[in-house]
Amino acid sequence: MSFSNDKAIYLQMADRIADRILNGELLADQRIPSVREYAVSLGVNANTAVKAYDSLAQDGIIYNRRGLGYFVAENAADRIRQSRRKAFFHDALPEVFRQMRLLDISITEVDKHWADYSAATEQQTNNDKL
Amino acid sequence: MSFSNDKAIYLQMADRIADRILNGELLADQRIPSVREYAVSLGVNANTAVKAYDSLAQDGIIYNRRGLGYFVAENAADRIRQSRRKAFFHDALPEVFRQMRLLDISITEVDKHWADYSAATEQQTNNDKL
Amino acid sequence: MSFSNDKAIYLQMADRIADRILNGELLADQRIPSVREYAVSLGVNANTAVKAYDSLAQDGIIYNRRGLGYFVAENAADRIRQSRRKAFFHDALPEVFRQMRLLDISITEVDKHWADYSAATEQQTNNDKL
Amino acid sequence: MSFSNDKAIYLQMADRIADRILNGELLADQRIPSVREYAVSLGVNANTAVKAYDSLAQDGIIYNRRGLGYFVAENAADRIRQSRRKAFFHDALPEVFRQMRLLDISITEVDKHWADYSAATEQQTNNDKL
DNA sequence: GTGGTCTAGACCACC
DNA sequence: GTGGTCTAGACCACA
Repeated sequence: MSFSNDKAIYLQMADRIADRILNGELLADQRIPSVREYAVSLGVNANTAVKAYDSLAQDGIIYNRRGLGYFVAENAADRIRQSRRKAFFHDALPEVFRQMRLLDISITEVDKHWADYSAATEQQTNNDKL
Repeated sequence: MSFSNDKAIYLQMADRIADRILNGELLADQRIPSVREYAVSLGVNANTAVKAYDSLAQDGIIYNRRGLGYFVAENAADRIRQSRRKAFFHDALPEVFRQMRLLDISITEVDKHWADYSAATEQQTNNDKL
Repeated sequence: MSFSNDKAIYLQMADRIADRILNGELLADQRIPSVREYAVSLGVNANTAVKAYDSLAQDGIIYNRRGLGYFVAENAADRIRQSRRKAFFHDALPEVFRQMRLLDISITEVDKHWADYSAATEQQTNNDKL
Repeated sequence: MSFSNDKAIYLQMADRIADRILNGELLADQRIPSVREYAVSLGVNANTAVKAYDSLAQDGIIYNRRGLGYFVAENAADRIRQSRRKAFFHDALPEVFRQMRLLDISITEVDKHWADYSAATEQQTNNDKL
């Protein structure tokens, strides 16, 4: 699991944390890995991990307890969900629709891909459970 | 018509040219604005326009005729469509689906937004015709 | 027969004239095509053809008789041969040798290609005679 | 070590890097000088060095690690060798042969020059070792 | 420290 | 007129 080139690494790191909060892997008031741990686990400079946690803290998604580390905020999942939904419907979807127009891609084609995706992830989820 | 902050200006300029090729405004072997024209028309430094055309030329979307200017390549529209479709189905759509999963957004909700978007742009197109 | 992009068109035009002098197609004191003829025959701006003839005249390879056109100079072939040989042994060959070193290409391999080339052009020459 | 006039400086800079990769001075995943270092070491503006690295990156010969600098790509040497060999046998050699024909230069004469060149560079290599 | 972008202005060869 | 290159200097985000 590596990083994309077209987005700041620290933002990608923050996104991954947020993802894990969203899908329930990390619960409210649960401690998340220390800056150092997280940095080495991803082969990244410590300053970069600091910046990632900083940005999450700034958004009220995690909070710091001095000497103990960072913890998931009470309403973290809700905050993330809210801001992501806004980004999704405000930015991502309109751009996707614009491309569909330009590229002559029908909504039914997208629906079909969604079905495929759903089936695949469903499968994946089941495998994970075993 | 100005520029977004989260992408290099020269890339946005290139994208606009590509968009105009895709939707048929610019046809194969048609001359596109000179570097300087395009630069001043967008209130940008000439070097920035140079970089935009450079990137398009590198992708085989436009070509240069010495002393005459840049022209749309024969298969430009196809090239663009192909690379964009790949990006769409390979990158954009999977990410959209991933967000839908994380955010509990159903495909029917997306379909509805598409209907709204279609109606709106339909309207727009009709207005343009008047 | 079109033009390469990495050399000025007028120089390529001049080279073609020189080639035809070298291989005996154009003889001393023979008239060469008018600037206009040459320009339209190659689909090129007249000024460009003017520049090509200018550069040849500057090198003493052709001369102008007012109202009559351009003619091949007396010692044109010799001049061309001399300057080309210098360029060949001074510039082209050393660079070729340098690339051979870097690319691990042996002289015997080049010899083989020469044999192929000779056979092919021999054939070509015979066909031309028929 | 300065620059030739008949080729863009940034391309000559790129060529030098490529040469050093070809002859093994720069190995895969090795860091190359920073843009600014390379620029000042050659007495050139930083933007020119940027352009040189840009062109190498576009060809997949070097890659960027954010904040760290440029590194030699895994298969860089092969890529360079392949594209140069193609240029050599496709473009350079045929042109050399054409000139040999026009100028009545025999292959044995070229072979002799190669022997001289080989002896000279051999000598050079030995000197370098001392 | 790294590269990336952008501006302003200049000079050039070419068509 | 066209694009191509180069310089000088600036600001920025990123690691």
